[in-house]
Parts: sequence; structure tokens; C-alpha cells
Amino acid sequence: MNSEIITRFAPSPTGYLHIGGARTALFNWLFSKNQNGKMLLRIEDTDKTRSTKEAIDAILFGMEWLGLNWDDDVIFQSQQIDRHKEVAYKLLDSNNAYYCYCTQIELDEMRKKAASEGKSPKYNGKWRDKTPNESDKTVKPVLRIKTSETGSTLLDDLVQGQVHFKNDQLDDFVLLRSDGSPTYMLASVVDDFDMGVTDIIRGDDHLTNAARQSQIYDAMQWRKPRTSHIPLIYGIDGNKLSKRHGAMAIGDYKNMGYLPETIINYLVRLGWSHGNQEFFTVGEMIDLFKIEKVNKSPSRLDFKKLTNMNSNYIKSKDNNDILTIIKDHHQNLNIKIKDGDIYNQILTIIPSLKEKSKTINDLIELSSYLTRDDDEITVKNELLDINNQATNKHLTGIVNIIKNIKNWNIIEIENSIKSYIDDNDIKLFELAQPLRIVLTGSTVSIGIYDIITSLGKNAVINRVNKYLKN
RNA sequence: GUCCCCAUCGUCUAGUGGUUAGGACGCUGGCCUCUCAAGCCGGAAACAGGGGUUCAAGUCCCCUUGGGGACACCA
Repeated sequence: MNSEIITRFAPSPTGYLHIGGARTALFNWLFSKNQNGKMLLRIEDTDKTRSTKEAIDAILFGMEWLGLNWDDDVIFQSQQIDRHKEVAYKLLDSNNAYYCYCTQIELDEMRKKAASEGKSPKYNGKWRDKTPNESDKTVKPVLRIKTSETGSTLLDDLVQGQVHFKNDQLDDFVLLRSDGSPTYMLASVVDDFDMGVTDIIRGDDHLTNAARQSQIYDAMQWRKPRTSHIPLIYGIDGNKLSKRHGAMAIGDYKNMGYLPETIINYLVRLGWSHGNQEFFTVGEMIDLFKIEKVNKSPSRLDFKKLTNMNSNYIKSKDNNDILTIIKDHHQNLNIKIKDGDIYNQILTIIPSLKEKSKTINDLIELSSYLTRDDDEITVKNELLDINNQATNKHLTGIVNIIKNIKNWNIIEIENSIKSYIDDNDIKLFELAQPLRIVLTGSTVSIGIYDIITSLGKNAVINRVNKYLKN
């Protein structure tokens, strides 16, 4: 008895892998892993004019980045066309399909008429029982399925529950286009069958397609796979995802500084939960995931929560892993590091960096005072509104103190600065803030002692002196 | 328009007839503080509306309203 679970993720390469597609892939992956099954990847590229190589690459890259590995080789639907046709002709031979000679104009009018009569704008079955005469044969026909006109189709969906459709609502959809190419409706059923798919997990925009496709299974007398139609994700405003709110390619999330584990963890909590638990390791997700627990209601994308989750993952990451991530991003951002020793300096401040960073971009920004040359630190006067004689006096004073520090370590540095402010009866803020701005070019940074320690004596003196000269 | 699905704080959600309706993000008051965060201690914030069923309803049923999806020679 072969009871292996096989799922598939079947994106069409007409756009990039967006966040909703990523979640569908994730649910497929978790479902199959949970049951020691397989997840296959099928690229639905039957629409040759809209499919692109770039989109395929983006999908594969996105899945790899997220760690959603698929089993076996990638299947390209376009390579199975002969098989799709074969099934179509079997359907024709068994009187479950027929040629339709309607023109596009004819179909448009048919739909307009149905709409004006308050009926569903489906194909009216004009050619179901007709044989074409000579004049009809000037148009190239499509092959349509002959759906049952009576009875009803029951869908027993793992997420949606039992859903009934009256068969008279189902239209005779197209199997083969007039150029002989198979449609998605046909191709995906044939491929799912041939691939031995036991469970289809896809967006609930396919729910009615499931009822329609079930006609093909019945006509072929094929065993139907179980289905799970998961709700879609919307933007924060409740509308369909668009460029405006994050339907960007999954790679864009990488560029925005999100960790793949953040994305995975955030997505799994959209529509699925395990009590009040917010954070899951991948292993926990696999163990706990049950498709039946997925909600039926759609959810919205919330970047605030995503960002919060990311900051938590950054904090929990190993220092050396963070360093590796910083290095990768420097490469991506084309930030040139002249001296390899800078990474040793960065490593020392990673504990502080992690505490203040919500994204990888924050890590980069907060450590940029180390990756930039002394000359590249510019102090805008509006930043230094405490720019006055007293400030300059203290900056001069502190340079002299720093020059005399013998053991360059954070304790020594902190003690020296503290005694300076005590001696001069000023608040730490009055010295630390100007110093911060002069040393980093920013009003926001990690702790001032960390800055000074990591920068090294020469750089500190150079940067302060450079400022004082101007 | 027809059919299908959905409905707990602003958002993600817990809840499976008896709960002070819980958590997380966000918002907010305070503490801490060299900046910004973080952290710690508090706070406001929800069962869409109306009918049933029941001793008892966020939980079950019906209607209304409001969202969403499908209705292509796209996938």
C-alpha cells in the first residue's frame, strides 16, 4: 500500500513570487513535511506569451532563500503538452467533450445577454449537441468539456469544509484552445494526476475551479486528490495586494533587510495558529502544522508586526551569523571594505547593534561609522545645534583626555570620560551627543563608549580634530 | 447580476454552550537612560446588527449588513 503524501506548489511564471504565493508554498511544504511526504514544484508555463525566464528564476530563488526545498526535479507544464492533448482527445472520444465553433464576438454577446437577463454569464452550451455545417468550419474550434447539467458536485475541502455546487452552474469550459494548446483547467488536472498528487493546497480563488475540474476527474474516472483552499492575504488597507503594499517579489523583502526565518514565521501565523504561541522554529512548525487548523477568513499584511518579529530574530541570532549577514549585505549594496580588520571591529559591537536593529539595513546603518573613512563623516551644522563655544571647548578637552588613555578598553575609556564631566561639572549628554555626531555623523548611534572603543584612538582624534578645524 | 466563501480589540489571533473574552504587534502613561531603540511596570481597545434554539450563546440556526472570490481560447 502506497500512502505517501504528495503535494505540489504550482506557480505560474507570469509574475514574481509574491508574499501570498510564498505562504501557499510554505503551507504545502509544512503539510508534506509533517506527514513525511513530498512537495513537488511545477511551473505552470502554458501561457507562452506571458511566461518569462526572469520570473522562473525569481520563483526558484525565492523558494531557496526561504528554505522551502522541493522534491525531485522541477516540472515544466509546457513539456507535458502532448499528454494533455491525449487526455483531451480521450474526453472527446468518450463523448465528454465537444468542439465549439463560436467566435469571440458571439461569446461576448452571449455573456452580455445573460447578464442583462440576470443569469450567470457562462457559456450556454450552444455546440453541445450540434454538428458543424460548412460555413461554421471557417472558424477554428475550441474543445469544450461537456459538464453534467443535473445533480451537484460536493467538495470536501480540508479548509473550507463541505461546499456544494449545483452542476447547472458549471459551464462547459475550454480544454483545448483553437490553436490546439491545452488550457490551465485541463493541464493542471492531468499533471496532478500524473504526478500522483494526493493533496492540493492552493489559494481559495481556485475554489470554484475545483468544482469545475472535478468534472474532468469524473469523466476520466480518476481518483480525486484532497483539496485545501486557503484564504488569500490582503494589504493593510484590506484590498488585494498590489505593488503599493507588498506584493513585491520575495527578493524585495530580502533587500529591505528581513531575515528568511522572519518571513516564514510571520507567514505561518497568518491564518494558522497554535494557541498563543507567536514564535516557532521550523522544526516546531513542521511538527505542529495541521491544515485543518487553517482559518477560512482572509488576513492582512502588517509590516509593523513583521518588523517587530524581525528585530526579535536579529536579537536571537549568533554574533558570527550576524557578521556573515552584514558581509553579504555589504556585497549586495556594493559597499567596499578596504581593510578586512574592520570586520573584527564590527564583531565587537554586534551585541550592541543587535539590540537596536529592526532590520539588516539597521545593522548596516548603525555600523557605517566604521565602514566609512574619517573624511566621509560629515557633520551638518543643523545636526549639531549645540554647536557653540562650550561644546568646542569640551571636544578639545576630551581629545586631550583620549590622547592620554594608555589601555584602550571600554572601562578605561568610560572612566576617563566620566571623570572629565565630573571635573567640568557638565552632564554626560552635553558631551556625548556632540561627540556622537562628530564621530558618526548622526544623532543616533549605539552607546558612545562602544563607538569610541571600536573606532580606535586615531580615528577618534582625527574625526574630532577635523571637525574643530572647520 | 449569478454562485461560493468569510465576519472576536486598528492588525494577526486564542476561544469549540457556562471565561473578569486571553495573547502578540501597534497605540498610550510611567520607570530606566549619553541619543535612538530595547527592557521593566501600567492603560485604552473587540464578539457587525437583528431574530431564534437553550436554564445558559462570541460559540448552534435563520435573516440583514459589510468584506472577499469565481463566472476568459489567464493561470
